[in-house]
Amino acid sequence: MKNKQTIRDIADKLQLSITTVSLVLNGKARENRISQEVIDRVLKFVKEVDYRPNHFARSLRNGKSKIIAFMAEDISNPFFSGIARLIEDGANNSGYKIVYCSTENNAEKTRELIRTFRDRRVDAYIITPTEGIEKEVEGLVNNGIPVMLFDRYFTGLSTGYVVIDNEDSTYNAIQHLVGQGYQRIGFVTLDSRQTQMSGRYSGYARAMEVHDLPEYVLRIPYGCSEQQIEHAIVGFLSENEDIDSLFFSSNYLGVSGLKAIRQKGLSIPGDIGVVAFDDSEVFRMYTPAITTVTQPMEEISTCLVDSILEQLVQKDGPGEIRGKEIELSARLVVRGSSAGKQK
Amino acid sequence: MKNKQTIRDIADKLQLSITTVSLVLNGKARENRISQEVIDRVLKFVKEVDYRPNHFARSLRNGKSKIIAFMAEDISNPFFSGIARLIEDGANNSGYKIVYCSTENNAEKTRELIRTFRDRRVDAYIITPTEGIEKEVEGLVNNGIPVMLFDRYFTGLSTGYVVIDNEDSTYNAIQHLVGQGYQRIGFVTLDSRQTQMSGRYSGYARAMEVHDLPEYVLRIPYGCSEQQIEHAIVGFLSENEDIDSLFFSSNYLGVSGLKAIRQKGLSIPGDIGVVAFDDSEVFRMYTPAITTVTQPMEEISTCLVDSILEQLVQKDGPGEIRGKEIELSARLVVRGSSAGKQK
DNA sequence: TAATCATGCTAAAACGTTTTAGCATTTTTG
DNA sequence: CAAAAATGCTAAAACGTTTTAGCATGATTA
Repeated sequence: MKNKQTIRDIADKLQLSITTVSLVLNGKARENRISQEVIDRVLKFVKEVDYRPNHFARSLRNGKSKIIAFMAEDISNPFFSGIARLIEDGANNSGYKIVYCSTENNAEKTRELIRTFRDRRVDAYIITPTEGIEKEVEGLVNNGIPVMLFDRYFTGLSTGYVVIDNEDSTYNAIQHLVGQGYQRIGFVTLDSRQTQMSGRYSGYARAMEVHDLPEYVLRIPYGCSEQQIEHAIVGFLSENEDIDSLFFSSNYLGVSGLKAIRQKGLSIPGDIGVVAFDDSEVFRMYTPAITTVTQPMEEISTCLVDSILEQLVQKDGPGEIRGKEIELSARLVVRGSSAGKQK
Repeated sequence: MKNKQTIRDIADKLQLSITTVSLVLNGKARENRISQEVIDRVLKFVKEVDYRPNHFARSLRNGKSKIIAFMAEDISNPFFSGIARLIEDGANNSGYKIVYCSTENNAEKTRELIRTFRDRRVDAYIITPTEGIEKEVEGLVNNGIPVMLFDRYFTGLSTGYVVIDNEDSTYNAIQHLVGQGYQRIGFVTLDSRQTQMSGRYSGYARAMEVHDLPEYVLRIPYGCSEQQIEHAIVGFLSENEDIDSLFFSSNYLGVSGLKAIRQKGLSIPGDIGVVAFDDSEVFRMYTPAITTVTQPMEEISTCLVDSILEQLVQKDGPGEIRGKEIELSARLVVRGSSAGKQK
């Protein structure tokens, strides 16, 4: 019942050396002048008895785990679980499995996770990096381990990454609000110096400058609960009663923002216009539907997997590996929530 | 730079045998009469040079991968990604990593996935089983590999599982609708003989019988797109104009159902009452908020991880391992969508 | 005082692969 | 026809652990 077949058993049964069997199984038979007759015999028998090589032995020998680590900020966030779903098949098809983890944007936790992954000789990493783990990521790159960052990246490091043109897409979104007649536009973001957040802020600030409008910015610290976020936004709205629209720089800020708006008794889009970064079912189904800056999830995923797999094969060859640096465009999906102010 | 330390290096530097070092590192020093002095010396040195054992060698020797497979129907479904998030830390804290995959409820794909996981000697499995993989799951159990099923299970197999009392919780939900004055209650479900779906149907059927009300059932085949589901529900409503409320037996059926209701121009809860199985942000934020049968995600996750870890330690000891068979209660969260019919 | 036991450690096998170097043959070459 | 080259395969080392069996040495027992 138990599949206790080893390559030695195969070799014995076929009256061959394990070297020969191994060479055949790894497709290195031809280049090692194994006769076609033997090749066929091995392949046939192996299929017959359904021999499956031991991954541990293989890994021990060649140092490869055939595992890719997917380190998201929070795997239960629809943006990240969506990406997780999309990178899965590509990896599997190339013989890789994916281990996931949630960093919670906590540098200490992330460091520890990278450490345990390195212990297990994980072959490659797809990471939404946290502030403060530059050293660790650099360590990976310096050791020739393929890395792709996404959602944000480290400007100082030459890793591959896939990000969105945060500044332009936010700028466009704000332009849209202005075009709809909104003049007092609040910007709700996380208190973070990470590239994606600073990019989004830049887009907002640029738009405000172009139109000579005042900035209203709320920066929410990391690690706040939903309630705390909602409370902060309610406070923000109370202190700035002239605000006529809000831009939320992430999906969960947007959700809490909608609750806050509801709590204040404001109506969308008449009293207050709304645009959120990242799309989600909630925004599509909300009444009114929420205008969003929608990231191209499929494209992001494809780029991530493709570049990782590419690096993985490069690694076997000579020369440096090099992750692609990709910036994709987000799409403004206009819905009812930014339809214009009450007259 | 590279951590090329092996246990042999440690042994050499300390003038000890690798046996001794290994015993100390595995906490088996005392029982093997290694002196305290040597223990301390090893521990101190190992910490100093930050020696990290090679997982492959260890796994090859003891046959353990320290990996748990999480096989969900679809990792991007908020219910499953929520569970994924919640089981993560428990596993990590015990030294396990989690590989995930999405079965898409496709038996062939699931079989292939289990196969590749077995090749990698994954230590344990948490699975939402697909119809048709009984044999494979049985194979795992028979080989003494810890398995926990969830969301549904195989009645014929003695695996551990964590499920919801689908029948009672659905019965209660329907009772609630009746109590609110709804009389023509439609039941939208998947065309599946899996336990969770048949349980939910039983609850509905029982309630209908108790109240002597007619059944209106729509069974949607697996693998339909969102559009197809929406279309099917629109058709269902058109053919049964007297329906005054709908129960959706999963979250994504519910979402498509809401779209269908909107398309038909019906208003909730006046024209039509709504209850959905599984909670999600969409249902909480919808206008009106949707009444849901809410599963205790934390409890499900804790039960899954705890029972898996328990089996994992039992495996080292003598005797049979045995996964817990757990049925948890779901909570009816009443919201506006079932507030009652128009007079 | 010889036999037994406890103490503290280690040699070596085993886990199952991949890969390097090389050994007989046979074939080609000059 | 001898030397060189090609052919077809294999022995053995290596990867880095864990664990079994056992070896000295000194202490205890009878």
